[in-house]
Parts: sequence; C-alpha cells; structure tokens
Amino acid sequence: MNAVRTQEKRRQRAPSKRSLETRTRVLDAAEKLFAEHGFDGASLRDMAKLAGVHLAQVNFHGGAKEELFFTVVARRAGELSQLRLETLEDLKARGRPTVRNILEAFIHPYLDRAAHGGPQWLAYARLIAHVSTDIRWRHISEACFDPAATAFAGEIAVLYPGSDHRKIAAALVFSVSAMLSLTTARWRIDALAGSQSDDISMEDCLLDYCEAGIRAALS
Amino acid sequence: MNAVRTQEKRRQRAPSKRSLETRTRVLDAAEKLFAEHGFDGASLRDMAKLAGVHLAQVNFHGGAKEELFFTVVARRAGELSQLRLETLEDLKARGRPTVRNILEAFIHPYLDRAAHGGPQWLAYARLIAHVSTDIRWRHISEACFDPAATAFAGEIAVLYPGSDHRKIAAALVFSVSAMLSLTTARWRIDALAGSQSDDISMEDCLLDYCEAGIRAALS
DNA sequence: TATTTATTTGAACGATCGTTAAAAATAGTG
DNA sequence: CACTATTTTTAACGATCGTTCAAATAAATA
Repeated sequence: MNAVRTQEKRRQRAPSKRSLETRTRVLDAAEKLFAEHGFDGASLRDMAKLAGVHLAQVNFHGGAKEELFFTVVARRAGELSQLRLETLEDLKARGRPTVRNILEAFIHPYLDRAAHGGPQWLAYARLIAHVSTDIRWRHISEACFDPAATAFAGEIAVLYPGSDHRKIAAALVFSVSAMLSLTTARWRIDALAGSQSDDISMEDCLLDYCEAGIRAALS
Repeated sequence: MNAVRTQEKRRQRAPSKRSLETRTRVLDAAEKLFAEHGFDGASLRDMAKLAGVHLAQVNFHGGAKEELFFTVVARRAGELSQLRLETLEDLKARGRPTVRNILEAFIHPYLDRAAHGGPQWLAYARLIAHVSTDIRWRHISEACFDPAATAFAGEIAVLYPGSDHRKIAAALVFSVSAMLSLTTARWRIDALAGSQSDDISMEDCLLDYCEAGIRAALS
C-alpha cells in the first residue's frame, strides 16, 4: 500500500509553478467528484475534464486512484486538525474547558469551513463523511482524523474521570455522525421539517443536542 | 423512472416456487453487495456469482440496476416501519409516551434486527445508511422511510408543542445518524476506545445520548 | 545555447461494466 | 400429451473504466 513511497523517484528539481497549478486543479476536481459520487462513482476521466487537463495528467499528479483519494483527503486534514487542536489548547490555557467548549472547538471549524470556506471546502466536508462511514478507508481515518479525535476524547475523559472509555468514544462518534449529517442529510432535515433550515441556527441546535447527549451518556 | 411500472408486462401465471427462490437468492446477494460496496461499487456479475445464478437472471428478477437497488431497499422497509409504528401505537394506547419511549420504539427494531436478525438484516442495516446519506436516493427515502419518520417527528412535537419544526426534524436526523453510526462506524468507536464494544451497552448508551440530546435541542 | 529534467500530449491496452437478445429448458394448463 | 407461459441458459453488444507508454513539448540548468 505504501510501497508507493519506496518506489517514488527522487526528483532533482522543484516542480514548476505551472505544474503546481495543474496539480491543484486536478486535486480540486478530484475533491469535488469524489465528494459528490464517492470513490467508485467518480471517474478519472471526469476529473480530467473538470480540471481542464488530459487524462494522463491525473495519474501523473495524483498517482493511482487510491493514492489520489488519499492525497485529496490528506490535503486539508492538517489544517482542520490544527485549527481544532489550537482552539482546544487555547481553551485549556484559559482554565478547565466545559463539554460545550470542547465540542465547539471540534465542530465549529468543520461547519464554518463547510458554510463559508467556498465550494472546495464544502466538497471536502462531504468527502470526510465518505471516509468516516466506510471501513474501507479506516487507514485514512487513522492517519488523518484519529489523532485529533483521540485528543478530544482525552479532554472529555478529564471531565468524566470515572467514565468507561468505550462510552466516551461512542458519544464522540455519535456527535461526529450528527455533525456530518448536516452536510450529508440536510435534504432529509428539510424534507421532514417541510421547510429549509439556515446554517447558524442548525449549528446551535447541533451543539445543544451533542452537549446534552454527551453529558447524559457519561453520567 | 417509474415508467417501469407502466411498461410492466401483465403476467398470466403466478411465479413458480423455484422462481421465487432464485429471486430471493438474487435479492439477498444484491443486498449484501450493495451494503458492502455501495451502489457503484457493487457489480451485477458479483451478485450473480454470490447468488449462484447466471448474470441474466439478475436482470430478469431485478430489472435494471437502479430498479434492483430500490427493490432491495423496499423489500424490508415495510416490516421495519410497521414494527416501529405498531410499537408507537401500543405506547400511545398506554398513555402519553415519553421521549425515551418514542426513541426506543424507533431505534430498537433497527438495532435488534441488525444484531440478531441474521446476516441479511445486518446487510440491510448497512444499506439503510447508504440511502440515508446520499441525496441521490432521496426518492427512496421519501417512499420507504419518511412516512414512519414523519409520524415519529409528529409524536415528539406533541411533547414539545411550542418547538420549531425544523429543530424537531434536525434532532431526529441527528438521532438517526447516531443510530446508523453503530453499523457504519463501530470500527471507529472501537479504534478510539482501544477495545471492542458490545451491542447491548451500546444501545443503552445511544438511547441515553439521543434522549438527552432531543430534550436539550427542543427546550 | 546545449543538455538534462519535468511535464504534457496522444493513443492505446486489457478488463470490467450494465444491458440485451435469442435459443434452450422447465413448469403449468387444457 | 400438446400447447403455452415462464424461467434459464448462452452469448454477445457497446461503453466506460483505470492504467500505461512513448513521443512531443516546456522548463530549468550548466
């Protein structure tokens, strides 16, 4: 799987500016189509068309399809995790954070970028949902998302010292699932409500829901 | 889309017993592979192989791929919805149900069948998660799951008369997402916890979580 | 500028996909 | 049994898929 890295050719020159631009166009197109159609439903040819490059360029810049998928997921994972963890560290520096604080530090960066980060971040938010619900991408979750998730689980454990670690993990995954549902199942909320919902009140509603859920599950 | 029904040939004889058996084998195989690999990742040839029939039989008994998918989802949806709604009616006959009662009536039939209903129900549980998180299958959700979901949302509304319908819908979708995560992301819970979790305590944990979440979101 | 490396282009490979059509076999009816 | 409808078998169609390779071009270095 990671034999890729061992086979990787040592490059003697830095990639040119044009090369980096086409690479970005390829990854952006892949991000959109992977997010919209899933791994199997997205074709490399459609990515090339969307990116405005030739088919072989997709392979040149992204490698095989699974490599490309990993690259696209990993590309923004660092920024997201870093923002989450920095917010968490800031909270801890100000004193013992509440469950609400911790949850907000985890959820807000995701929802904020999904809502105001532009079309690529919106696609990326959808992409995370694919990775989080398919055991096939377990290794990607472990590499990209588990480190931050573990830190947040640990912080919750501080507030509930006697709690079963399995319950903490479950409550966190429940919260992540509810959060992801705002990007994967907003259409379903609107259908059941009979009207459209706005982002801001939904985030508050989600935080109220998850905070109380975690407290109840761990008490 | 539903032109299928208008083109349907009027049959003059009831299907033979053997025909019904192969049909069941085809649908069971489709259920497993759709559940495991998603719509695009599952191939009709693999279904034929798993069912032990020839490729053309899959088309004969299931129609085109999208018809087959709908047929498989719809096959068990009635039983599940009926069980949920009957449990709900029983509760109402005994007096005003609590949020906990309502939630349990919705969640327990799903988790119980996923855990003790055999491999086909386990696959079906996974299949529901695919349908619920992909807007592509919105029409299937509307046909198969929204009726029961609407009834449950209405029952929650009785307990919180002043609540915004959008909040009720959101809280219900959050709960459904958390419920589905027990079949799609159990591996993630176990990874974060560092140990395996058992079904029974997870259901209790989920109910504690969702009950408190709904109460908090609607108060 | 000459030479080397990086990138793009163009074309094709083999494999697998969903779908269809026409025989062959089976089951049900008179 | 003869006849009809249903089901199974067999084979193939056209399309699309991911991947690869060699030639052509662009960029960077000496």
